[in-house]
Amino acid sequence: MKIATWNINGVKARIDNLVHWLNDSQPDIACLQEIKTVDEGFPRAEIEALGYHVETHGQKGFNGVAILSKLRFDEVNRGLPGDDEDEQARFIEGVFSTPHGALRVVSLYLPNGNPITEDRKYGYKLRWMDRLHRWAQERLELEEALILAGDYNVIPQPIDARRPEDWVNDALFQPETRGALRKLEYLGFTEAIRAVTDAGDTFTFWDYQAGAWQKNNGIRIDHLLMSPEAANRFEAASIEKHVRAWEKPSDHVPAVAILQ
DNA sequence: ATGGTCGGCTACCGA
Repeated sequence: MKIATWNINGVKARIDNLVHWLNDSQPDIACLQEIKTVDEGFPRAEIEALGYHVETHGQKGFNGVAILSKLRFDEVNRGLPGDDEDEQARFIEGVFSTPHGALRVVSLYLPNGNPITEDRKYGYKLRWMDRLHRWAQERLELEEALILAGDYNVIPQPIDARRPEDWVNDALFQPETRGALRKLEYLGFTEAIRAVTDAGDTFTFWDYQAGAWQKNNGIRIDHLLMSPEAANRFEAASIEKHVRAWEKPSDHVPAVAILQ
């Protein structure tokens, strides 16, 4: 069972890349972020033609998440609970039946949070992380295989940046931000990429600007958090870095976990 | 070196 997460930075601009990648990589479940379209604008037919079920939680112009799955959805939930005023489309959950039992998968797009001086940005990010913590605590009580996959907009440690000194004033690398991710993980999650290497140079994002890709000036901000029951089924993880070198790439690349 | 590049959408915002 191959589960991938990929911030595609606009599904309409990335449809050729997305189709190519699905054919090439053959994920069973793909979590997408920043689809940047309303649900009606998602190129559903092209994806369904490849044998995927499609569930989206879209928004006009920015944000928006989706789950593509070769397995039928038993259940779908849209939006992170905990704030009825929050209109931003950043969270979708799908539940699947597998030979090894239920599998619950979330595609999340955690707020960027910059600049850190603005409460509507950085405060929103920290409050969103607190809501995610509360939601995850509740879900873990089910004792199911659960994967929280997505663009967390969090650099967990200095080795997760080529140039950590560039990020000291950035919302992605604040002590409070990193502490909130650590607190979430300490509920009992195992991050798939970190589980296979702690050697660094496992970046998932390279900025379009200033030749970041050419200089390998990247960061690791796309993560797959596995519940104990999912971690028990964990076999392998990888980053599909070659996708960043394609024509008209997203600034993120897919990160993948293989479960039994 | 205080720049630079994208996507979505039409005057800028978000990243």
